[in-house]
Amino acid sequence: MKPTIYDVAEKAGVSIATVSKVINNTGKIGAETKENVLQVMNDINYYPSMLASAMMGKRTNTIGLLVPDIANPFFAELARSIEDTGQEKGYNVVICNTDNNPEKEIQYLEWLKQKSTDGVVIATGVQKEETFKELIKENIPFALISRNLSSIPVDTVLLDDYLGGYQAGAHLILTGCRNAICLTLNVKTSSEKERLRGFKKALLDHEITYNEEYTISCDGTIENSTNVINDFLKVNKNIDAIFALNDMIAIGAVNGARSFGYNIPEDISIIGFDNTILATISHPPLTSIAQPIEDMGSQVIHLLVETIEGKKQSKKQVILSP
Amino acid sequence: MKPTIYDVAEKAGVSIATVSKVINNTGKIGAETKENVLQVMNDINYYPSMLASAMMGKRTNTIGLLVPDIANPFFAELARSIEDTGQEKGYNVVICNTDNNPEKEIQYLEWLKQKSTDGVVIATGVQKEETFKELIKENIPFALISRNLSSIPVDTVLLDDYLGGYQAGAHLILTGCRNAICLTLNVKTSSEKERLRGFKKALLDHEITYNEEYTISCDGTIENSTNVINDFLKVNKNIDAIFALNDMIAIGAVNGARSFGYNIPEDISIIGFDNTILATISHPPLTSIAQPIEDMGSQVIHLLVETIEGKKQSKKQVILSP
DNA sequence: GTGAAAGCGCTAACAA
DNA sequence: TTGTTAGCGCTTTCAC
Repeated sequence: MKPTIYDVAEKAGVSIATVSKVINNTGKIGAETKENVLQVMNDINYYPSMLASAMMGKRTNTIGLLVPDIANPFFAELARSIEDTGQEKGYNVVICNTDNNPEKEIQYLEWLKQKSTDGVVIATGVQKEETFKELIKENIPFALISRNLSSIPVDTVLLDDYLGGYQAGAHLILTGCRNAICLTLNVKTSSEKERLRGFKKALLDHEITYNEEYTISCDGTIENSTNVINDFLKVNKNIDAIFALNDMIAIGAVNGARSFGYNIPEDISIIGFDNTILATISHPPLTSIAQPIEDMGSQVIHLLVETIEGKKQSKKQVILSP
Repeated sequence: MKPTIYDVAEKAGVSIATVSKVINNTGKIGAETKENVLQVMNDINYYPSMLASAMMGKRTNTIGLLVPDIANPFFAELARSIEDTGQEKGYNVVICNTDNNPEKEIQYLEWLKQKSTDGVVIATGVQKEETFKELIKENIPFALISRNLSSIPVDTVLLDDYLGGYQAGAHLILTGCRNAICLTLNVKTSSEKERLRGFKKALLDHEITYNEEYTISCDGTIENSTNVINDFLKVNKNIDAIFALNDMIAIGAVNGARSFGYNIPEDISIIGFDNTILATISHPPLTSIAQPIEDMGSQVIHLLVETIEGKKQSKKQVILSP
């Protein structure tokens, strides 16, 4: 049987209140008593139950992380940074793969609530505003990363997606491309829309007209994006560039273009977004708009933990540059 | 204030015992009463506190996952599978990045214990046998994945690493290589040793002698493995193959060989291990010994959950083929 | 079928 | 400085 605070108290010949005080370093306790209690705790291999202390209103020191898919390197790298910063600050993180499925999101959120998770980081795509309202109503701290919610003030860490999109467009033009297409996801978050908007603006600024039909979408997997691009190239002959809205589908675009017979970058230029490990290992290296993933992860945790620990009331929005 | 079971009881005009029974579907309750209670729970937006029920001896439905680094695609893909299976069975998973650092492992294990985590999956490398003994002593269910512990019977899901190593060796020989080197990690787990053993056996079976000095190690990062390979090739001229013990360092080996001026696979063959997303996107595609990652993840959870839920006493060892 | 009451392990007044 | 005690929200006998 796992020892309890009573066991410690008994063996140390003190009351449980005293033990509690030495555990939490609160109140006043004599150096000797403290020493003794610590000794006993160590002797009988005691560790406090977080469940019990959480029941008394203390934190669970756990935060939830909602991502579409942890196997996607962008989110894996983000999760790493979030977990690192969390651990520094004493929090554990629970991963929740939502596949951008609203039902799974709701389910996870429900679980996290039941477990009295202290807060949640949301990096997931689709989501009804309803869900956020509810979190706010229930007073559950949460922070968004990589997605925007303009209607309600919430803690947010964002990339300047518009600028990123613009950079992608400008880069492609610089390399001489005139007939670019965009490969996006079926489900578009605010981030994707912004990237697209920036991209179009870049073309516009260089007096290149963008054909709206050149915005094609895929489900986000490498296979699907490969096929989509391959199919598209079959019917549209003079494409000379692809702007893929993330690295995963950029790799798909590379595959698709290659299987179509194009050489990269001779026949067609491809630019990705995120600059994950995928971009760095691809050969030739994939040009990709870099997101400061590590920084983003650590910033959300800082924001979130501050509100969890009540050190700040107002909501902040942090915007980082690509 | 978050509603409690008392609020439900009061509004429904019943006792908390009755409410508890409808929540848990235990005991006997009249259809009408049940209906009514359910209605009230819904009305006031009640959800039970897992903390409180866990305190009464119920499970927390949380399991910990110890990995060296979730940003490494192999572990990310594994985590995805583990989380998926966990969620199917009603468990949340807490990620713990240990960096193979024994101190961090201990720390995480301590946290998980304090939080009454139901069990833990260990995919981390270095670890003292001590740690396992303690888990067993404290009666905490745990399962190992991708690493072996021969001295104590524990639930384990393993790849047949020896066979994988053998296959790698055989493949390299088949493609005509005669001077292969092995790129391993500084910290060697049982898996790595087995892979190496299998590899050497393959060479032996083909009457090729393996030079022990051709086993070089790196810290596991792409950068480091790139450098290590580059440096090694500078002084050892006639190497025609590299067996990298995982995909991460295989990519590094590819980079290193390329930066040295070698063409792949013309000048040198490189074979990896794991067959993660890295291998599939590398160009030309990296040959890699495939681990059935998804299957492995789901199997550990099955093993672990069975012991958590007391459905099995004996420890099982599942060995999958590469 | 339903309810009263005794805890689970801990924290935090309040007393002593 | 230390101890007594009343909960936190829930489950679970055991009566009714």
